[in-house]
Amino acid sequence: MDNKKLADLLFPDVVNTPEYYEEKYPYRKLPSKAQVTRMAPSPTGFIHLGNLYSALADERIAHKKNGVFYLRIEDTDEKRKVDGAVETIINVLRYFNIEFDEGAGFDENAENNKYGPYFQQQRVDIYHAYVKRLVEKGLAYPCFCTEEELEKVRQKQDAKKILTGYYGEYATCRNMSYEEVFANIKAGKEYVIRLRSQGSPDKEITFKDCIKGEIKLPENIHDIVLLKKDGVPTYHFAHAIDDHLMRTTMVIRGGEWLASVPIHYELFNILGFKMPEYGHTAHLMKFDEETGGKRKLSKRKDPELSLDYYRKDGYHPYCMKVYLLTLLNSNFEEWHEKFPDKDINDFPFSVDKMSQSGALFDKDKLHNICKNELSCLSEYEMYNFLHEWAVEHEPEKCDIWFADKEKMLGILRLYMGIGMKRRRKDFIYARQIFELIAYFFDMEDGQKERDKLGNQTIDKKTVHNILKEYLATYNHDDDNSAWFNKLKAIADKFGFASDMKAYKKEPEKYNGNVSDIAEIVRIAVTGRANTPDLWQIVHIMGQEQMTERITAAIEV
RNA sequence: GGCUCCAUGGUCAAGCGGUUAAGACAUCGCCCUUUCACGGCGGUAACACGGGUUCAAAUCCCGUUGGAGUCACCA
Repeated sequence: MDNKKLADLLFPDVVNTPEYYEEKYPYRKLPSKAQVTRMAPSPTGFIHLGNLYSALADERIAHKKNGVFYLRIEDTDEKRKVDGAVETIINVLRYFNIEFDEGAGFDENAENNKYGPYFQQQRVDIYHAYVKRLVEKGLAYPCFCTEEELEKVRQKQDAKKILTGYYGEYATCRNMSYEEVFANIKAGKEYVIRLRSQGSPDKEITFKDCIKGEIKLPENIHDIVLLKKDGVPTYHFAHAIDDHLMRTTMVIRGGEWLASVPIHYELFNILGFKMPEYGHTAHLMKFDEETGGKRKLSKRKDPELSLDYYRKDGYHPYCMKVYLLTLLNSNFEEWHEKFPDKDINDFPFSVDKMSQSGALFDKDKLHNICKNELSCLSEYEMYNFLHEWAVEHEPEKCDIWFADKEKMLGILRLYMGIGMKRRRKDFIYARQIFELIAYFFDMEDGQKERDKLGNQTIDKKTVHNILKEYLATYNHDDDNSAWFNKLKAIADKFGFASDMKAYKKEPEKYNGNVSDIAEIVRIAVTGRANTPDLWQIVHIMGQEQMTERITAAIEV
């Protein structure tokens, strides 16, 4: 059959040739080892930790050697599109300090937008030019099979226990004559364009994955769909065209794509493109309670792993980045500990240090990292971070919390251990921080704990007497040690050990020790068993508030 | 089911033919500490199983088992 004639019938409107595009998007002039990477999400508006994980890898690889990291939007599936998704993606990544060099979201005429458009919907002319060429060469053809017909074939193949799919003798539209095609089109039948696969079932391809190493896979034999019935390309075809024309050098993507490398291999091959390097990442996993095993993070089942979740609770983006980096490159953690003052972007990120199997997401580890990283901030950095978070996520309480700047700074200094020999590590994320210090602002806060006083080892009456004694002897002008000496005096009076060493020697001789006295006062004042130095707390909140709290505890 | 990848403590992981099998998180204990933390020291805890190859195997090969991914006009 006359392929040229067929191509013209199918694509009468194509004006530009592949050569035109090759020239329009020349090879990038970059330093010798620079890589061009990309993030290519579909605009569903949902980004989870896995996406960030992978985007961070791409970004590091590109920026490590002055390469390019760009954003392309894979909006070829109408059904999944969500409005505003692109803005969300850019904002979220920006929040985590990951910046693109070019791509979607940049001004169309900007210097760094030479390889656009970056929305696949806007690239259909390009795809068509290349498909037309393939049809001319007899490497692609129209297929009029309906979904029902395909489903029937699939069932038949299933029953015979042979490979399912559109290939070989099952590719019924493969050898349709021009006349038939013409008649079908004339009749208004819908069709897709399929690849005429040149692969052989008993040959295999070998390629080097830069994360997983050498991998052997069978050749592709499927006549996969290149253009869907609406003329929009499938992922596979768009990937080949876009990554070639945008001159991507390294494609880091999820392991779910590994199985389709043979398709991409054939596509790049028949198109005459050089393949980029591939790196297929292991997925972040989650422990599944139901099955008792690991599984891939899923959008459906794990809403708590969406990035919004971390934003809402106010995880500091820097901490998230550090955590992700420790997962991404096994030697990062060691490096970061060795050079705590170096910019984490100076870490020599390397693809081959990336993990082969999926890491279980570990919240304990994340929290530990948060504690450590947050303890390195200054009180002003912390103040700003908390303020920004509160404005957005707790607007009503924000005014109360930040009404008195000096008070807040004082609290932060105290809780962060600023001015002490060593920093404290109480802070994990914004919401947790405000829960920790809520008693400074909310009189009701901690009442539950106060109510419990006297229900444990020490009886209620004793507790109340201790608190009364505390109030009676309290002097707001006492310094820290004078104040503590009074606690000791109370201890002695009630048969508690004021000397820890003596207590340890003969614990049975006492009702308890100063630590117990301090705990009682601590809970009465703050509603918490764990807080920094009580004397300082009392001096931040003031005598009045303290008295009120203790009175409330006694009156229970 | 076919194809592919993976397999070291509870978790993340070093390891590249000879190691007392690192380290981090979690956990437990002790010490420091006038209270809470921080910190310091120490403990418990691992090479999935079975065959080879080798003087020597966590490391190389082959099976088994287990886990994961994928088999669309979704990406």
